[in-house]
Amino acid sequence: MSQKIAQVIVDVPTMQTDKPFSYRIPEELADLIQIGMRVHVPFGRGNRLMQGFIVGFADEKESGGQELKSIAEVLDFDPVLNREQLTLADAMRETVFSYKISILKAMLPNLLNSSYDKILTTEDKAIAKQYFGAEQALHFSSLDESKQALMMKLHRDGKIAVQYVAQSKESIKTKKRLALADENKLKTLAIAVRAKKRLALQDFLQTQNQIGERAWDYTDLVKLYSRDVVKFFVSEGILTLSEVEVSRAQGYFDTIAPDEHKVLNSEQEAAYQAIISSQEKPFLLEGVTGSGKTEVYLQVIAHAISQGKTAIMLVPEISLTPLMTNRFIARFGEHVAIMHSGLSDGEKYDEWRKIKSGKAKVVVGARSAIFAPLHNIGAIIIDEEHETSYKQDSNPRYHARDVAIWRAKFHRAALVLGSATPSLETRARAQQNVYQLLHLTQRASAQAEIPEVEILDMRKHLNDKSASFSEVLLDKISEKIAKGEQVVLMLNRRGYSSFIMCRDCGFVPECPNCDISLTLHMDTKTLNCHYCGHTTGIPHTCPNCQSKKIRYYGSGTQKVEEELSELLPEARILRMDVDTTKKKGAHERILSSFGAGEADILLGTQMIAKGLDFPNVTLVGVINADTALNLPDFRSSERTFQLLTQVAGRAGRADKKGEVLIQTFNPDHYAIRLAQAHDYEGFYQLEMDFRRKLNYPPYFYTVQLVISHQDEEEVVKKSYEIMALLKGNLSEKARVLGPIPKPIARTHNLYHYQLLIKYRFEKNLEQALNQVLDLTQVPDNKKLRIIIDNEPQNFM
DNA sequence: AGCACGCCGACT
DNA sequence: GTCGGCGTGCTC
Repeated sequence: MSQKIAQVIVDVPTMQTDKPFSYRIPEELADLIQIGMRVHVPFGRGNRLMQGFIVGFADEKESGGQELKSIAEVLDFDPVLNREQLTLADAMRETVFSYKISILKAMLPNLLNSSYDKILTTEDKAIAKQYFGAEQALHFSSLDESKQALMMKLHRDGKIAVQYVAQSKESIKTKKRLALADENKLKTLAIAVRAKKRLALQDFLQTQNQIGERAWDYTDLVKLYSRDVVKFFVSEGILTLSEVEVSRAQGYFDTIAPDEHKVLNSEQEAAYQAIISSQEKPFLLEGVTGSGKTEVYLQVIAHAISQGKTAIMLVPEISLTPLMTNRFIARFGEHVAIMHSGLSDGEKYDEWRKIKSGKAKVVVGARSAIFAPLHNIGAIIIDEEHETSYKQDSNPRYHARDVAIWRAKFHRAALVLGSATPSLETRARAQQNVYQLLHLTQRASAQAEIPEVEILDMRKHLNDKSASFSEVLLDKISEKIAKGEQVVLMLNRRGYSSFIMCRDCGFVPECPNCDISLTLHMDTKTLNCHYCGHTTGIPHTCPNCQSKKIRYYGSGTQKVEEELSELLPEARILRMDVDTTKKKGAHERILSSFGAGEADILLGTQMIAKGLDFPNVTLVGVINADTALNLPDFRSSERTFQLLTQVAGRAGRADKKGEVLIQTFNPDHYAIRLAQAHDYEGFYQLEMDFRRKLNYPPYFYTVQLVISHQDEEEVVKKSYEIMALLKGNLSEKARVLGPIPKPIARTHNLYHYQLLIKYRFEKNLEQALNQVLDLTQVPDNKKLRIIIDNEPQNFM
């Protein structure tokens, strides 16, 4: 009789291990084990325990071969991955050049991924005394590096035994509860008059029981009456103690008032009707800021729920503010689960469990929420569809939009891509009728006018006093503040940050590991590398010429804030950027403080462009519109247009008319001109022209390869080899560009070169790229690192 | 990833 | 001679 064996994907992300391994299922686990469960299995020569996923079962092969190892432990009572997710992972494997295990792990909350450690024990009394102290065993991970090396040595000498452990990090949070078990005994129990506390508790329990309360928190009662008194009631059998699992994110629904459907205007209604009546193809909902896209989303989701279905709502991480999530909670109450990066691992796990158990019907979250284990999905919505944050920029490099398309098809759900400035790819697909285009052209609130946008040519308005602010902008700011109105200033920090330079010799400190100048951080008084994290102090004298004339340059938000407070000493300034919003809740605190009028100026990066709506803001200034224009990326115009259009939409939402002032050195650039005119269609046409002429997306598909090695000559040589390999495998029509050094040619002590493949139809592409991956397996190329990025969004 | 095997140089 | 350095290959 042949016994079933389990196919396991193990947690070793390499090419050679990227396939299922077969394991014997111990008899006692045979009934428990299911596809999609996590297991611990012995792996490799040392039989160290690894986490793996059961992806299938097979009959034992007769081939004999070597003895199979057995599964050591099953980690779940129920599968953590369902069939849909496993099928999805298979599909993703073909377009996302990443290992299966990485894809599977991306679908789960981090808490469900095991951590690995070694436990050290010894028989040697002397060693025990010297290193172990009172401990029976040591955790390898808790030792410092030198101790770890020493222990390895002792292990080799046979003085120390090593045991491998893999541990599921999942720690279920529990709470002790006391329940009333014997009502009669509570009444009849005689307690000595001297035992005041016991009497008090008896009295408390009786009155509580009368109002229908039969269970209490253990800690609460202990706090009120002491542990001994509580224990007495337990030992008498009046109360029973138990542990219940609790969800960490409790009670955040209570404070939000429920909200009703709003009446849709005719355009919104038409869009809504179209979306709920057909699931044939995805929808592109194109609507200017303030046109009420969100209300359409809410009603589409409500419709799905009324059909007994569920929904996913994706928003960019940056706009996942309480303001936004509260709208969903107000509408759908406790049926909402929220997934964002601000949650701790434990909280993310709680939300995940809430979804998995079916308690949550609407999932609102950033990119990874697209993997939410919902059943019977009726609607998937991606807001701000053009945002690049939907593409993950580390492995697995998936695009949430692609996953959404797959899942929508699987569930026959409606898919809505919404944006005021759709990505060219999406807009072009709508043109081709692959997506159905729905337009919202009216601003939902009647009195809101589209703001006047003024472009200021910085070449003509150079200000001696300040590099960042023209006199025109400063005057406008002062004028608004004098009237008691508020100002939002945006600094386009992309590709732009502060640095220091020697005035005498022009020396700029660079990172020793990366070809990039170090960024100045005034709060910590250090120079940091944004790539590898290298940190040094700020030199007082130039390391090159010993001059003392070290100057600070650039316009980081900190720098601009300082400059601004010198120029306008009376203005109260709030700064909002990555540094000031790192802490949990800081984002909201800054916004609510600004909303309450505690500051005159809100100065920030891109993040202020998203979804803030303050009636008293009458001026929005863009300090440097064009820093992103000069980046070596074919999407730089598109990004600039999108950003400016978005910021321009921030002013004039309320009754006071808003003004927008854009400072730029490229006043005639079409991206800036057309953003000024709020002309998306014009921009789309013009940009499509460029893309067609230069064979860029959406006319061509792209794949980027990044080849890295410590030795520059080696990278160049290998890059040419890879280019030749690709050219040999692809058709004449495909173009392979490069190799060229990456814009930042060296980071982490590695040189990076890139190749870009542009193609339309290449049936051999996947196979050719897999060949490239196989190259890294050749011994000669062990130190070569190759990243394959399908449809890259970033070229930095 | 991490461990064993195996092939070389510097030492008791 | 052998201890230990790292390059190479394999993991059900």
